[in-house]
Parts: sequence; C-alpha cells; structure tokens
Amino acid sequence: MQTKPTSFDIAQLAGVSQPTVSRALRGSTTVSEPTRKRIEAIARQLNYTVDKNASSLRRQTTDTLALLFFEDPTPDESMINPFFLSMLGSITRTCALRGYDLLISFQQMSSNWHVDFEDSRKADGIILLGYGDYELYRARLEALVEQGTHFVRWGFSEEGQPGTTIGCDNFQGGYVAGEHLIAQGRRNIAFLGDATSRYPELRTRYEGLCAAMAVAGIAPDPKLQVDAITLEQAGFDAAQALIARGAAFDAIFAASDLIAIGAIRALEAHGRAIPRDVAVIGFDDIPAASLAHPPLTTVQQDYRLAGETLVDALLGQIRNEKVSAAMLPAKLVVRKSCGAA
Amino acid sequence: MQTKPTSFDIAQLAGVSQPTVSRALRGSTTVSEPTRKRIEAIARQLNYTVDKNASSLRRQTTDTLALLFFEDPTPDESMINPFFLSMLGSITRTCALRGYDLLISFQQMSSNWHVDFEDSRKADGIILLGYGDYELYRARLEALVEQGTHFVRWGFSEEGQPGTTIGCDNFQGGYVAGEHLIAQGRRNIAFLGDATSRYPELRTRYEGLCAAMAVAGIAPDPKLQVDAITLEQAGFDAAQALIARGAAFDAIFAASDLIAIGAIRALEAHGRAIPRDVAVIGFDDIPAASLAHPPLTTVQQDYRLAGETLVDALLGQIRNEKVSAAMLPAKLVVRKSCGAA
DNA sequence: AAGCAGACGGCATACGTATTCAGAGGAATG
DNA sequence: CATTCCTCTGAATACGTATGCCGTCTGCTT
Repeated sequence: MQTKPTSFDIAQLAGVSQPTVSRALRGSTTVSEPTRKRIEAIARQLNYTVDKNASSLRRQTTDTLALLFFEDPTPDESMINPFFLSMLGSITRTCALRGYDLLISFQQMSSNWHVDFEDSRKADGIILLGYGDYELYRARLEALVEQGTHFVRWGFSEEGQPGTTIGCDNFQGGYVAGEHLIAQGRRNIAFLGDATSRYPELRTRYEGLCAAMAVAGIAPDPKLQVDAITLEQAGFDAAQALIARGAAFDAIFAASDLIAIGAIRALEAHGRAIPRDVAVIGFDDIPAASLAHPPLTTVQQDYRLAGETLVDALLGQIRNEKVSAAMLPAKLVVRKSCGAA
Repeated sequence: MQTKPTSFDIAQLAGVSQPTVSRALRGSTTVSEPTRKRIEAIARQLNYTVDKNASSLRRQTTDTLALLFFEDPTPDESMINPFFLSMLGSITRTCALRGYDLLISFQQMSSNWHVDFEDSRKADGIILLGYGDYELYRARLEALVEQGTHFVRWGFSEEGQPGTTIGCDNFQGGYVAGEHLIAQGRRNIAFLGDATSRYPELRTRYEGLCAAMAVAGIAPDPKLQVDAITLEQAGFDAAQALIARGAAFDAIFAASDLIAIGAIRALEAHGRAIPRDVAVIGFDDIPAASLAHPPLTTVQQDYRLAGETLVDALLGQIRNEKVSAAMLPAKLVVRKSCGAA
C-alpha cells in the first residue's frame, strides 16, 4: 500500500460518489443495502480507515478523552500514585468500550493544561486525577467551568465546588477502619495523615475514624494525630514523630497504604511488633498492600468502578446530560496487619 | 468565550491575512518582527490555540505517539505488568519534552490495532509494550514493517526480527545475579522462569545465570529450573514444584520480581527462611520489590532510560533516520533477600 | 395518463490550517 | 534613473470527511 486510500478511491471503485461512501460507512443515513455492502467490502479490501483528523475537523468532535495526572511534584518526577495507576487500566478499558481514544499526560500544576486540550480540540473532555491541595487550583477549575470545558475530577467532593467530582466515601472508609480496630480491642488509635483542610479527602478519613471512636465512647486525642502526605517516607517520618511524642497507642490508621507501609518500617525499627503491639490499617489497597509484611489490612477503593464512573460521568457531561457528583463505597479488606483472626 | 477563535479572527484583528498568522505562530518563515509580536500578543489575549485536527490534516502528521500494551490476557484484565507501568511515567514525560502527545491503549493481541493507529492518522508511530510469545505475533509485526508503519518494541532483540527493538541486557542481568549469589557462597541455584524460546527474554536471563555458574565451575542442573511466567501466582506454583522435586537448592534466581515474591511466599509456607536457607534474587525492580519482606534483591531495569530510549528511537524512525536496536544495561540492586551484608 | 411521494444518491460546501506561488514595495547597485 | 534583488505578505488552494440541499427515478395512486 503506497498511499493511504481515501473515500474518493472507494467511491470510484464502487461507482458511487464520495458522500455516499461516507454515509455508507457511518451507517446512519439512507443508503441502499446492496450499495452499502459493496462499499463495505471494498473498504475492507483496501484496508481503508477513516482519517481521524479530517473526520474530527468536519464533525467538530474528536471521540477522544484526555487523562491528566496532576499531583504535587514528587522527588522522582515520574513517580505516580499507585492507586491512580491502578485506575488507569480501568479507564482505558472503559474508554475503549465506549469507542473513545485516550490521551494521557502528566502535568505540573503550573503549566497551562487548561488551554491545551479541549481548546485545541485534542479531546472532547478531561479527566483530572490528583489528590492534593484543592484550593491551590480552584481558580483554574473555575476558569474551566466558565469556559464550558467538559471535565470530571477524582477526589473530594464538596458543596459549591466547580465541576463534577467523583470520589470515594472517605468518611465511611475511615469509619469502618475505626470500627474494625475497636472490635479488635484497640482503644488508642493514632491517625497518620493530614487533618487540616489542605487535603480534604485525608481529613475526612480522620473524621470517619473519630466518628467510629465516638460511638465506642473514645475521645480523639490530638497527640495521636500526625500530619503526613501520601508518600512512604512521610509515613516513616510520621510514625517516628508519633513515637517521639511518647503518647501510648496500640493501633494506627494510615491515610494511605504507602503511609502505612512507611509507618510499619519505622515501628519495627523501634521494636514494636505488628500487629501484636500495634495494629495497622491503610487506605487504597494498592497492589503492594498484599505483598507488604505483614500483609496490610486496608480500606479498598474500587478502582474498577472508579474508572468506569469517571469515564461515564464525563461522557454524560459531553452529551449535555445532567451529571452529578458521585461517592463510591469503600470496603475493608482484612489481612494480617490489623491482628484479626 | 463563546466560540473558539480561529486564525482568521486573529488575522482580522491584526490587520493581516490568515496565512501570515499561521506563519507567525509556527515561527519558521519570514514574518517581520513587529508583525509577529503583534500577532502573538493578540493570540495570547484571545487564548488562541491551533486546532490540532486542522493542523494535522493539513500537515499530514499528528505529533502524537501511540502506546500499546499488549500482553497475554491476565485473569484481571485491567492488570498491567508493574514494570511497564513504571515505564509509563518516563514515556509520557519524554513525549511531553519532545512536543508529542501520547495516546494510550491496551489491546488484546487478537484485535486489529495494526490498522487502527497510524492508518487512521491518529499517531505518527507506535510503541509496543509486551513481554511474551513473540512468534505468535511475528506475522503482524512483519505486516507493520511492510506497510511502512513506524514502531518500536520493548523486549528481546534478535537478529532478523521485524522492526526496531529496545530491550535490556538480559544476559548480563542474569550473569550479575548469578555472580552475586555465587559470591555469597551459594552453589545450588534454581531458576524460576521460562527456559524455552517462548519467552526469549526470560530464557536469556537463564543463560546469563548459567554463564556465571560456568565460570565458577558449576554445571546447570535441569532439575533446578522450573517454568514460570511473570505473575506472582506463577512464582508461588513454581517454587512449590521445585520443592516437590526434592532437589537441594540454596538460592533462587527468579525471572521477575513478581515471581520472586510469589516464590518467597511458597518458601516461607514450607518453613524455609529467606535468606538463611534460600537466597532470592528477582528481576525488574518494581516498586513493590523494596516493600517486600525481606526487601528483594533484584536486577534493576532502568525504566527511565528505557522510556526515553523507546521514544527517541521511534522519533528517529519517524524522521527517517537510521535507528538500530539498543540494549540497555542491567544493574544489581542489593537488598536483604540475597543474604549479603 | 398525470400527478405525487418517497427512496436514493450527487453537488456543493464547510471545517481550520499550512504552503505554494506570485506580487508589491523598498533598498541597493550600476 | 533604471534595473535587480530581497523582504514581506496576500491570494488561492489542498488536506479528507460529513452534511444540507436538491434532483432523479421508481412505483403507486386517482
């Protein structure tokens, strides 16, 4: 095949005009059955494919979604939150099922991605993946909304927030974690993860924990809360700090699996046995959680469902349907680190 | 902004013609300095972005690459080899640096992706990621080459193989692993991973191991080799089989980290202590390797370099440069599982 | 036999950009 | 002052598809 066949080539071979070829292949309109069959056969034989650019240009729509990871810059720039990586599989798969291509990009929060995708008609909509300080980029999201850009966000969903947000029920996740630890007889439960409003999803997990404690008549102790962001090193440091404070604790609820794994390393370095001395529960259920030692009990976010929901919400928005925020259930996965049978 | 501004809008505002706007913004040709400045200012003010589809259609080039994962189907379809996932970061980053967008897709090997990307002008070239039985899709790759499609492949590089292949030096990786185990005083080294030609990269790792053993005067023992593909479960099963054979071994070299982690689970289930009774070395250095218990000594593939090399090789090919296969060095990362100080 | 509806398909054109060709104007040269 | 050359820019057009509009032909009704 020297040169890519066009709809004109097919038209000529089929003895019809180019528009008829277009109509026949797109299915919709009125083309007689025999004509369509003939055109389809020739197209197949020539390995004809519709030119995506010409088609998109003409239809003013791309059948493509863009996936943007934007996180706080990490030491290793190419490191991605493993939980998001797990979602990736589900997102690409859902896109494929819906007949959409997926464009992917990592972004510094400082760059001007908001101009770059829908504006230049590379994609019909954007999926935003990124934990983190929401207020920092609020202005950007508002600009997107104002501009009429289609996008959905994974994360914490709040009243009056620009755009559509899909997230997991962080409160409930924290609650079941707390409930489970208390059922194991633990009373002094520490929390490693941000309790300020900088990372609302982490704070909400804490609030869920506190609610479970309240039900059991346990008052939250500020000394048992240490700030930590999602990385392993942060978990290590936070656990160190917790020990240094000298407050007694017999359980840790970590706001992410990586924090939990880091904390376990620190605890073992200080001679605390897991789960005997300290029960540990994480959050996310990343692939490494089951490989950790001891295998990590954790609150699972359903990444399959998450990916599907994100894509479908975005497609709904593109079709101008009314799309509302959604909160996905969290599920406790019991392994060894919490000391349950 | 109700309607997306076009180059005509800018032309009108700047008092020039549309072609001049195009020239000014693409930089290349001769546009006087003041005119260019004026045009750029107006473009910025209007948030103008070149329409990707129109531009691609006109230039017959997309500035987009496609990344295709195609692996043997796994039980969980959305599971990706973690090593490839690590490469993803580096690939997207390199693409961004080179000014290319990245289209991503998972593929069943049965689908007709070979028609779908460059043919329909979605991308200028394709990156193929997938271990596995090369012969199965040899015909496809040959069709790609014949068609003039630009693509590079990660994997085992062999004489007379269609297309350009970038891979890691599996032989050397196996060699340093063997060398290290022997230096630890281990003599009976088992290999978990395919030794047939179905997975050439795994077989080559075995050959490297054997070479190191030969230098130390150790003959390879077929009873100490068990087939296993890259998954954790395969490692577990393989180690079980190895133990069942009854042959004595004091070390395991696993063809992937997941195999190694699965094997460790099986060994511990049988009361063998790591590394005291059995030293274990894996391959890849996936993120979970350092989190495993004990932390896994492994042969590291440089995923940063790998991603860069893949992208640059592909871009070279697109520019019609002479691109040759490349073999990237492998590096031993010593942790606890091999019993070294 | 005339009229008419409906099914099918062609003509023309638009989508927004990049490039070829040629022309206008000015500077430089003799 | 005429000629040449160069710099800058405009006119025209092509890229490949999708669609609004209209014509034609068949077959049916009255």
